[in-house]
Amino acid sequence: MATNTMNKSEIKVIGVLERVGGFASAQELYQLLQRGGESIGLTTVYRALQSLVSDKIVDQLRREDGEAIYRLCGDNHHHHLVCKQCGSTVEIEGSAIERWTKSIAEEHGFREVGHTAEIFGICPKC
Amino acid sequence: MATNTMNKSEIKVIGVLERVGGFASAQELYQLLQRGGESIGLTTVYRALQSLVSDKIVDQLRREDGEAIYRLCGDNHHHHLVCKQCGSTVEIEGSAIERWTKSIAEEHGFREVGHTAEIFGICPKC
DNA sequence: TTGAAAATGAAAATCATTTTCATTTTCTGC
DNA sequence: GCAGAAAATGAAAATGATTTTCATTTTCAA
Repeated sequence: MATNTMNKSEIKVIGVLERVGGFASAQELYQLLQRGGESIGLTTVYRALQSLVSDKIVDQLRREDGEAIYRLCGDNHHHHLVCKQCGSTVEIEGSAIERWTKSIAEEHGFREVGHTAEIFGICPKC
Repeated sequence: MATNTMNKSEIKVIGVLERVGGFASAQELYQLLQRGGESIGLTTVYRALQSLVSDKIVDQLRREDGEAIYRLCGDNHHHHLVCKQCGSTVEIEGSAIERWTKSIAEEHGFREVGHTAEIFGICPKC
């Protein structure tokens, strides 16, 4: 196996995804790379992401507005409780959801399963 | 309640969604309406869909390529198990999530709580 | 009937993403 | 090293869904 050579751009993109530690869009990753002083073009970011996705190193899904977001596969992620009013967020543990996801997916024969979940409401201060 | 007046365009869009009986994109719905001899503009189709979505009469989600797809809502709040490859979706029951959401929110003193959750993976066929 | 508000849709604008294409970098065999 | 092929790069143009603009038409209540 290991047919895949990893080029410089792909390594840069993986690096920034590690720093982010969760989902980010191509545009966001591009900006972060720029700010970090990396010399890399937007086109190349897109190409690196495509290639990483098809090598199953990166997970791709869609935000509600249709923008694609990416994260390293196998990142164990957390969830957020977000205030609709002031935007403050609380990180929450999600093992319950984790189990729920797994059992539902199994039940329907799905593989390579991931999920998104977010709770929103109005926080005590607001 | 029932603040919502339904205008002609929205009725046309609901009509075509009924005929389709599943998911369709705005562009597809527009084409179907045209072919059905309806006089309606693309802009108006988009506007009608927006309004139906925010009235919770229509469900909106995203195809793998980011295009928005719509269908008439079932009346019960559900979640989706979506295939990353072919886009096929399974409606799933979410009472477990419902309870999880409620308890987390309570724990942190949040009010007016809602949530989003979606499971994605690769379906048995793909 | 009339004037205000809502609805309409063609055309322009937006914005993420992809494609094109000319240039630069990397790799391979000599 | 060295030439030449192959891969990578990125700026600019193209694409395509969706939204906005804005002038016109329709609806509706007084």
